[in-house]
Amino acid sequence: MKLASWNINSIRKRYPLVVKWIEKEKPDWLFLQEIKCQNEQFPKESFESLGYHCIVHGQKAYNGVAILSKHAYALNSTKLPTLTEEAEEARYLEIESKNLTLCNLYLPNGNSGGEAGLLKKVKFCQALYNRAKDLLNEKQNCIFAGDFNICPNTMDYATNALSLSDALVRPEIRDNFYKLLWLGLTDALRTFYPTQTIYTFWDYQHNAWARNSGLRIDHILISPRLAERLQDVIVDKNEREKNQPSDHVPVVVNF
DNA sequence: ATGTCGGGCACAGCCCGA
Repeated sequence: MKLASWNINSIRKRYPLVVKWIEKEKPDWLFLQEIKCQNEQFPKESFESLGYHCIVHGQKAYNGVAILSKHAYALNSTKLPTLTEEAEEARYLEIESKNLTLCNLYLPNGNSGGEAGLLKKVKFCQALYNRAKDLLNEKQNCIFAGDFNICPNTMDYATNALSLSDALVRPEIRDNFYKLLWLGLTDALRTFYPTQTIYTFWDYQHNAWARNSGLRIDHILISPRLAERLQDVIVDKNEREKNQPSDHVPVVVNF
């Protein structure tokens, strides 16, 4: 099985790149974040003609998540069960497919809106923790993947790419990532590359790609029995070289 | 180095968010 996650920064702008990527990689599931459109604006036909179901949770202008699935599925939820506030922001999508619970997420960045903006991120993290805890207690095979907007470790961001007060690296934000690991989830990429410098995002500004001034903020966390069956994890940096690319690249897991 | 993008609004550049 192959599952991938990609913050696409507008699906309307980027769907030709996604179609090409799918034709090459043929994932069983592709999680998309920042589709930046309403459900009816999502280019479903492009993917349905390749044999994929499109499960879309969008909104106008910002955020928005979708899952492309090669397999039959059941929709579980378009929001985290314990997240009451911010339910109007399209940042979460959960399905069942092939006896897996697949959770696609796009965390708030946390750098805009002052204290309230940071609190929104913390609340999302807490609701994510609650959901992971429930699924793991049920012994359910599950995958939490998406744009976490968290650099877990110092090795996960380039020198000077972020200030120490940035919401992507603040200790109280990072803690939330570790809490998910302590629950029993595995950071798939780090099982194969424990100390390597690997980024999934390079800002459009300041020549970040050319200088390799990147961040690792897109993650795939998997439950224990799936971790035993991991085959490899790939970050497809080639996509950042394309014309008019997203600022994120796909992260791919095989198991 | 606010020197990049994408979308909204509304039809030209600003504004917001990342």
